[in-house]
Amino acid sequence: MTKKPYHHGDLATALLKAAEEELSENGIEKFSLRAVAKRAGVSHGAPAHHFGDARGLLTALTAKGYERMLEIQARHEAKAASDPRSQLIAIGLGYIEFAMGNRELFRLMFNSSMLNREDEHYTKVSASVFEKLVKQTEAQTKHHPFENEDSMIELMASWSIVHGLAELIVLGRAEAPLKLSEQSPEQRDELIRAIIGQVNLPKNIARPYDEASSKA
Amino acid sequence: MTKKPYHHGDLATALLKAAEEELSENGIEKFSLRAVAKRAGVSHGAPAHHFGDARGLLTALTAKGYERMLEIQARHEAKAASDPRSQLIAIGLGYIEFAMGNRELFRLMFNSSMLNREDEHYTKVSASVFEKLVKQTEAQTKHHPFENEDSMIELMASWSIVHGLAELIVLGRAEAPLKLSEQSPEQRDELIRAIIGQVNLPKNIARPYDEASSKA
DNA sequence: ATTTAAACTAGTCACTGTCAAGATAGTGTG
DNA sequence: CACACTATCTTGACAGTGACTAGTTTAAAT
Repeated sequence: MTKKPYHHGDLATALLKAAEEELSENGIEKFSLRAVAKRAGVSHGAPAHHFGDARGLLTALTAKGYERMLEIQARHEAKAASDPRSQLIAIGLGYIEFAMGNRELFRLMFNSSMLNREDEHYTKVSASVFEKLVKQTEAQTKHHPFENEDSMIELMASWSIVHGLAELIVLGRAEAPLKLSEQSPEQRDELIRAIIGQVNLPKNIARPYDEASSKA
Repeated sequence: MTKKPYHHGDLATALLKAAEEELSENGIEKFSLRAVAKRAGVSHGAPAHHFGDARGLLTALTAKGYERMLEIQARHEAKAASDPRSQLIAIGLGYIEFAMGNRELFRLMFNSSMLNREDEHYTKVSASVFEKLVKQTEAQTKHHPFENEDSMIELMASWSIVHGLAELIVLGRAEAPLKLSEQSPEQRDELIRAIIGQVNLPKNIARPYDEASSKA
């Protein structure tokens, strides 16, 4: 995938590594192409040859992020029960675990306009993440979301609650309510599962605050 | 609230207005303090006197955003039925309506590290939005979220799905699935209501994909 | 009328991303 | 082996940025 450069050895991947380090240390707002070049030990003009401009480098980094997210989701899918609902929650957990472990990269991936969203590789890997959600929703609802509005509503509800919780955690808004930093990884996962499980809830699972329920 | 400046007349508010225009036209990534000053017709050093630095100006703008969000939420609350669930959905609709009408400002409010989150006014108004959610959740669950974990889980689920959907819409990720731009405002609201209504769903409301349900 | 201080301007600094021109060094062809 | 070729990388320049400082204008206070 990465061609061997002549001088440095493998500057392209070295730059990606340096960029990710800079990103997670300083955040996207203070991201500087020159600082990345410096960290990789090359001149400030070197990155242009491999990535064109800052946009190009950040887009490549973003694509790597989606690939990593896919891997984490796959791990969670493999560990979870095979019924559609468990699988749906599994990919949600993976999504959020990735976000927590790659805060600034997650912000870059979803919230930055400093990306070239026409980029072929980016388009492909980001579509893969969405495709996974489409497939699992289809398994859950027994309809294809793009051919059935109720199914699409379920899909968007799933995506929204997972993406929203990921954002709130990454932005630090969930710390006061949930005290995630004080919890063990297991407790943390259980809490997240409980929250994102509030959507797509089969009605035969008891919920705490329902008063006397009428019949179905 | 705004002191009358001597020379310009009211530069502080003029700068805020210019800043918001710049923001919505160019996005936060291309935001420039000098461009704001230029638009307001003053020298590039003028803003410093009123807002200190770029952070200060953006923080003030953000606070204004929260105030506007609160107003929109209040409008939706007034229009909605008085039961807790309707009120909860109403503030969610307001949250999302604000996001759609103020895309770049919404991104700034939640996703930027270019804010002074210690700022007094900012802290106050952003806490007000959260407080509204706490109160409505308490009404819904009959417990105070900070004293009852299940109630807090409901709160975070509500916030997550609303914030997540707002983000996905603002970022353009919801357009392909939902085609919001092709819908009338009424259809749009109905769709959003259907999505965020997937959370906090009383179990006596029939949902499309439940198979034969067991008893509660 | 004179002082005082707020409001604003203008110049400078270090830093940014991008571009163009040049230097360097592996690859391929004779 | 010699030589041209070309990708890689360096260097210097440019306009633009936010922040700082010194100085200017002008309203308010005395």
